[in-house]
Amino acid sequence: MDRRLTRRGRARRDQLVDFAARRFAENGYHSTSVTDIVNGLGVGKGVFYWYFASKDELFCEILADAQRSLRRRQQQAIADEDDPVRRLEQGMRASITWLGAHPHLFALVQLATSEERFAGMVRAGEDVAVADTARHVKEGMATGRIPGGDPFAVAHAVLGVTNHLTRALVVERGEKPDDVADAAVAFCLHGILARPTTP
Amino acid sequence: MDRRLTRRGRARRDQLVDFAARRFAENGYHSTSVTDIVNGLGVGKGVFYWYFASKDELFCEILADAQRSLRRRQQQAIADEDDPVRRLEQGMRASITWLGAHPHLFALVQLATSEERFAGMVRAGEDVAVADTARHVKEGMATGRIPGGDPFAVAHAVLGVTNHLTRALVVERGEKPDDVADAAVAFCLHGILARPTTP
DNA sequence: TCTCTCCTTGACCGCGCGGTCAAGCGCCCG
DNA sequence: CGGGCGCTTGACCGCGCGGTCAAGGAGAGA
Repeated sequence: MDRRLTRRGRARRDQLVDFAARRFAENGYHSTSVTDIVNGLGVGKGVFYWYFASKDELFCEILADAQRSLRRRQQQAIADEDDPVRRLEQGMRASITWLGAHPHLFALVQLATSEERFAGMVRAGEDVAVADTARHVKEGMATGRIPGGDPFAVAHAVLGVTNHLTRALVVERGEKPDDVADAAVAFCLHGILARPTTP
Repeated sequence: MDRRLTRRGRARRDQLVDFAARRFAENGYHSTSVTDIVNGLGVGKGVFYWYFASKDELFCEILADAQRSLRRRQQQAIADEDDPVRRLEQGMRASITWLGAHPHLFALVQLATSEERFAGMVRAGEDVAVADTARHVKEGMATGRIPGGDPFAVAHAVLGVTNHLTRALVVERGEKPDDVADAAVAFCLHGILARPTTP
């Protein structure tokens, strides 16, 4: 849906995107009807279909925006960092901070995973994140900092820790993102048995 | 729904449970209609409501069965193991094997997470698994095998690695459960940086 | 063979969904 | 101050959903 929008139009559109994103995250995709959204905003149904071709399209846009925003945050967090292990760490910290700051978008991604129409987008985004992480791991292996193994398996493990700890501790138990990031990084770098070498 | 069932009745019920579980896992909860299920089995709609009070109830039953089955597998895997670290490892291996052997039930649990009605059940099951794991971690800390930290955070991290690696590598990429279990265990015990001590 | 309970059928119901559209309002620019 | 385009309204549509039910078949026990 492409329209020439005035300032007012852009504001309305943003309002719809924002409100819908929160409703989707709270109630799920199917349980959030277009009628719910427009009623919640106190506008007529036509407004929705003036800005979006379908409920699907709106959801896709929200999802794509969220993925883009998270990735940008990760990229800028590791931009001026040479050491691959430090890049990996900064990437994790950036993810946890971002996901903790936008819990409804985090929930929305989880949601999209179980919706066949959107699962492909999520998986694509995940693959990008894994590829990024795997690059750091490979580099670390090349310089001998990291012992051998499958970089993709390691990258997926890192992703698993990051996502799960953020959801369980930051989102559900309200712990501070920085503390959780410390725990997540320590776990991924040193595992359960080793004591982190405190320089 | 409680009924006196003959052998024939029990067979029909099992057939419904099994077929529905696979459809749910493939197509999602909302996209799998009761009509789909009964048509897929070539029976009338009344058959469904003879055995189940509602679509909800059927889904709950499938989910609860899956959780019970997984937990039993975990318990029997660690039954005669004294060392807490080995218990933790055996629990991970049992989970990965079970999830890999029942990918549709794994998918179904993921599904249930994003469905407000069922999310509570999933979280309860997760809490049980985390509590189990955390007990091993605490014990390991008590005997000095594991350095200090938050046992719950560690347990959640282990769960994150187990679930994510199983999904990404076993289910989606078809890798062998045992190999993935090796990688998962190595990651959790030694992290990225340390080289596993091969005795 | 009769009978009773278990099982099955499929037309039917009401509802709420995503989506449409003719009509009209009001802001902005000329 | 007027015209037109951006925006809004809300009644309406067709559909497919979860769920119901009166009726009838079939198999086991008497």
